[in-house]
Amino acid sequence: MPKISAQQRQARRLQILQAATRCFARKGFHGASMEDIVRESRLSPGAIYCYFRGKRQIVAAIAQERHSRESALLAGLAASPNLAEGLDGLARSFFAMLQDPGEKQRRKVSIQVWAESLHDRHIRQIVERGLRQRDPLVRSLRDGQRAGQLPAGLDAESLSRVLLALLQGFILQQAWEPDLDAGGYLETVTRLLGCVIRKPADVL
Amino acid sequence: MPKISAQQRQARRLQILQAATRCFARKGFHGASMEDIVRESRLSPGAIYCYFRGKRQIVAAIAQERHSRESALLAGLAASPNLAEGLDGLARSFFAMLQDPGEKQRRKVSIQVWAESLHDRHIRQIVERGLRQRDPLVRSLRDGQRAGQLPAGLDAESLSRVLLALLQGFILQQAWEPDLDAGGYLETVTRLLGCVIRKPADVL
Amino acid sequence: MPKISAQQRQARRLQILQAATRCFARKGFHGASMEDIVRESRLSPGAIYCYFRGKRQIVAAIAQERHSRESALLAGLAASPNLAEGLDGLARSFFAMLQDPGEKQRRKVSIQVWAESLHDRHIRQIVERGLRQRDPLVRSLRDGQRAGQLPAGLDAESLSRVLLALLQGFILQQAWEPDLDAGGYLETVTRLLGCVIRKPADVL
Amino acid sequence: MPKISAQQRQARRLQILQAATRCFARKGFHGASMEDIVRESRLSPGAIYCYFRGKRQIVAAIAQERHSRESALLAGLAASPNLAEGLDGLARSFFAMLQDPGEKQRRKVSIQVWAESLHDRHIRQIVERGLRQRDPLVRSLRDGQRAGQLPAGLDAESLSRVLLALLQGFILQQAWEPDLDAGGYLETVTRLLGCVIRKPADVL
DNA sequence: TATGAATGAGATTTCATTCAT
DNA sequence: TATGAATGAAATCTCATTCAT
Repeated sequence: MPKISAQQRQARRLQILQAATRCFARKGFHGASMEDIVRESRLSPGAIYCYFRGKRQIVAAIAQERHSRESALLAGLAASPNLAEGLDGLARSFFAMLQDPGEKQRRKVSIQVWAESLHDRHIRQIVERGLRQRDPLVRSLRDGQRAGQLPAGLDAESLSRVLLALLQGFILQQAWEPDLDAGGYLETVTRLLGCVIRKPADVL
Repeated sequence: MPKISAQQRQARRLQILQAATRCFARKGFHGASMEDIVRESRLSPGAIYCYFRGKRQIVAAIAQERHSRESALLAGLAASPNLAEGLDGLARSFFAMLQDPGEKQRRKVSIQVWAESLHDRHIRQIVERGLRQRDPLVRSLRDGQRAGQLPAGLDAESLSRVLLALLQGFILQQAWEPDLDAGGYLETVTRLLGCVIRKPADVL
Repeated sequence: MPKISAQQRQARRLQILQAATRCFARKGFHGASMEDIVRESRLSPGAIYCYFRGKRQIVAAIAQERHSRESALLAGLAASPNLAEGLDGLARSFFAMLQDPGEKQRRKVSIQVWAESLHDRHIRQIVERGLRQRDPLVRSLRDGQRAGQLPAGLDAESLSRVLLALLQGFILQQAWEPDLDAGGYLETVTRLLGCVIRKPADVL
Repeated sequence: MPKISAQQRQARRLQILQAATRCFARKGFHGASMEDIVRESRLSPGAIYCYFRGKRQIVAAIAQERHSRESALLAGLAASPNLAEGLDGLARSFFAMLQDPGEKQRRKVSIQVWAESLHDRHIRQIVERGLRQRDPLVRSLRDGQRAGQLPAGLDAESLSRVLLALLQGFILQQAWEPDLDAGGYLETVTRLLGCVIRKPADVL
């Protein structure tokens, strides 16, 4: 018989995660102290420890949330019936992401998750789970090859890595230069990929 | 009047930076303590402070060295007389990098530099200086367009970002999966770019 | 106007004290947290504060209960019409104590009360009240001397301390070694005291 | 090549342990904070952690030192050629202990070690090592029995416990009442034991 | 220059207690 | 009375840095 509802509890959790995200974006995982998060969340130290075992758990929760979101982008590409449409979908997701006001901060946090994953086991596992989203993408590309939408000579594995790199590189560059020309980037990517991807219509 | 020669001094500096790189690769900038670096370098705390103002300066020196190296890759591409050859040069540099035994650690450090640059002014400046290496690349691409090696419709700015992203994404993925198929990646990238880049011979 | 009967209130108090005793025996006064006691008592923090001002009051209440029990042992010795019988009574009380299933835990708590009394005023007062039970014992011993049951040369004050020490030392040793030979200990004590205590019959 | 000699290091260690002993005697293991010890030792927090891993290690070191001292008392009794002389030796050690100005505090600490040993594994081991000093005492008593200095009917094991209890009880009572009549206590104990112990001369 | 013991600000976390419900 | 989420003071410990030698 909890005093607060599961919904309220979830809201508090979110409140903490959002405050932490702001702090981490501003100062980094290590530069931001628990006290910073306490201040930013307008809670007390104790309250935060009611929701998270410690700072690492907060970082992990944020890493989780980050990679869920990014996996979703790739998953969308993989789930699409044909590659050309999938890329369009990716484009749309991209722009949706750009319009989200909090996304700027979250991108910074993503990059820190990458760095942290290199020496923190727990974070590493979370990131690896995200990376496994590349598998369905590879399968999807192979399907595309069989359907003649993609040249048979291309290595699907490597192509999936290229696509992922294009996403990762963009996240990185936009963190440094928030005003970069996202539309141009996307168009260029589309054009490059257009050389190798044939629309279903073209195949017929 | 230095008690030791400039050469000796330089050697000590390098000894510290190499020890620090190993520590940072293993535990991250924040996870590695000065004590770790002291132990790894087989020096004393005081000695290290004779060569660096503090931990941040060590991080900065390493960031500097990192970005010098990465800029060199891009610079090579930019400096090349024609794009196709430049890409080949990039490929060769890539493999040279892979063969360097210490590079595995350094790649991890690079990613941490990216993360650190998001909230550390000093590191940020170093990274930005590195990013400016994209400018000659853009000019080089525009030259290529004028020479007809590249379709006029392509946005050189965006293409340069794509090339950079392909480099960054590769560094990241290789940090997570050291045994990924670098050759396949490079081939796929070459093939994609081959669609838009015409060799000088073809132009004639 | 209490909402629950005095009887119910007393029962709740006991429930808390018993839970606290278990916790304290297991982890010590300081190692056991209020949360431990809350869990063990199956109540809520708030509920406990309805019955006790705070943790210190719980400790004090337990100390009180402890010293009441131990004083009773000495008091029994003092109250006895002659020393020999009194010692027999003490023996019986000893064994009664040993059979009590919860006593093992309580002995541990007693020792912690001793430690706590050394720097906590409140606990100290409780312990001192218990120590005053030695006074009637001294009087009883002096009566025994006058009655010829005890050599006149013995210092009653010191003998009372010896008797108390034998009790305290036993509690301590049994806390460390629960299976020590209590019967043997008692017999040896009796034999030693037998040298100086004459039974009334012998006096006549 | 340490900057300070082993002797200086030992001195610092002692400085910390003495400061800690004063704090612990005053406020108890848990009531005394590291800050208290820092202040009392006139060192810095960091300096203390150069010598001890943490507070528990300080407590353990003090427990060790305590039990070494107490074991020595028993060991002296055991090592003595005959029991009567051994008891005299114990008496002398007792008084030596009483004259030591710092001993008052240390006795308080001993009692806290007893309490702590009931739930701290490490401290428990230290105390148990101390308790094993009873073994040589038992052997010594059995030797005494064979030599006719002690009645054969007495249980040496139990008698050793009685002797230990007399020591423990005295420590406890003197912690509460520093001015108790130690001489009287000792005389009474000697008299009681005199009933069962025959001097070698008497045996002849 | 080099040493390494020492510094002390500051970080994370705990937990006795409170109070709105 | 009872609940339990929340409080916040305080505790332990770390670690970048300093400075007497």
